[in-house]
Amino acid sequence: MPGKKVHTIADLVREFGVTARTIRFYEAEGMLTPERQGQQRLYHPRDRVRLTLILRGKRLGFTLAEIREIIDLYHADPGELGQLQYFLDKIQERRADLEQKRRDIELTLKELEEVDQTCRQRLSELAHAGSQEAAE
Amino acid sequence: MPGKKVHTIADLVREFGVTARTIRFYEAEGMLTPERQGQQRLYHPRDRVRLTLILRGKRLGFTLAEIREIIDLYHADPGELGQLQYFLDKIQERRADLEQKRRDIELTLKELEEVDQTCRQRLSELAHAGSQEAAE
DNA sequence: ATCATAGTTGACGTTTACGTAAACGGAAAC
DNA sequence: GTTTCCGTTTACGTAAACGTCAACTATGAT
Repeated sequence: MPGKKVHTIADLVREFGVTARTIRFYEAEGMLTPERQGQQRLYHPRDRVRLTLILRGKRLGFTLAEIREIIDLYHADPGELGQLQYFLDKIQERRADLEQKRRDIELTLKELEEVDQTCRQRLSELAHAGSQEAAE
Repeated sequence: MPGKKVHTIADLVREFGVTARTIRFYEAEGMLTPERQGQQRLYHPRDRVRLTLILRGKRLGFTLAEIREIIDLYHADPGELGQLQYFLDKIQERRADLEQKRRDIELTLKELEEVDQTCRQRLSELAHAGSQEAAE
């Protein structure tokens, strides 16, 4: 299906697991720009890419405003030199943010792993105690 | 300062860069449990740890409800066997979630790195063109 | 005694990101 | 031809996570 040229809103609903309301909301926010055929919307690959980026950003806890900024970075017209430096700064901000998130994730994963170990150990202890009891 | 035994709310405001309103809100949500000395709140190391976890969770885009769940996993009483299996499942959920976030981060970082490269190249081109112009 | 400083307690306001319901349009199925 | 299905528009509703007063209280400094 993703190979198809254009998609209806229901296609996107199925593919991305979001509601039509959400998709239209993103359009109202200027983050999607489907073609119009009469009254209906037709979504092109470009829109699917953008929706992918939006949802990825959401999973990372970015606000729509931040996601918009990030997407804008992708399609930024090089423009003039001052703009370029501005973009590079923005990119650095985002990268720093993402690297912080990465550190947070590593920490949390490490801690959860410890808890997991403790649980499993306790579990095997209980199992052992259970078989002991059964043997008595 | 973090070595001190107890802290006032203003201490936490300074240390964590959040407002007192926020700290009290987290307490109202049952995520902090400061001691009371008369009317004032006194925050113990335990509260600082929890606040750290809360803010880390926020950076990762977890809701307070999710953060509460995660923190609960840390302090989960082993309890009985059924509970243990439940905890292990919960832990797996969280880990899967975090690993998804990690993949999202890697992707975004990679893409931003490309944009960064493109920008820097364009920048050097412009600089070169500029010196060319100056030479003409 | 009073003034400034720090903290507290409601209570209502605000933003973000949608949910939900009503009312309508077009086309396709029966 | 009229249900049925899919989509649209408009508009009000809502939950989460605080912000922002306003009106105290306690405490230490002057």
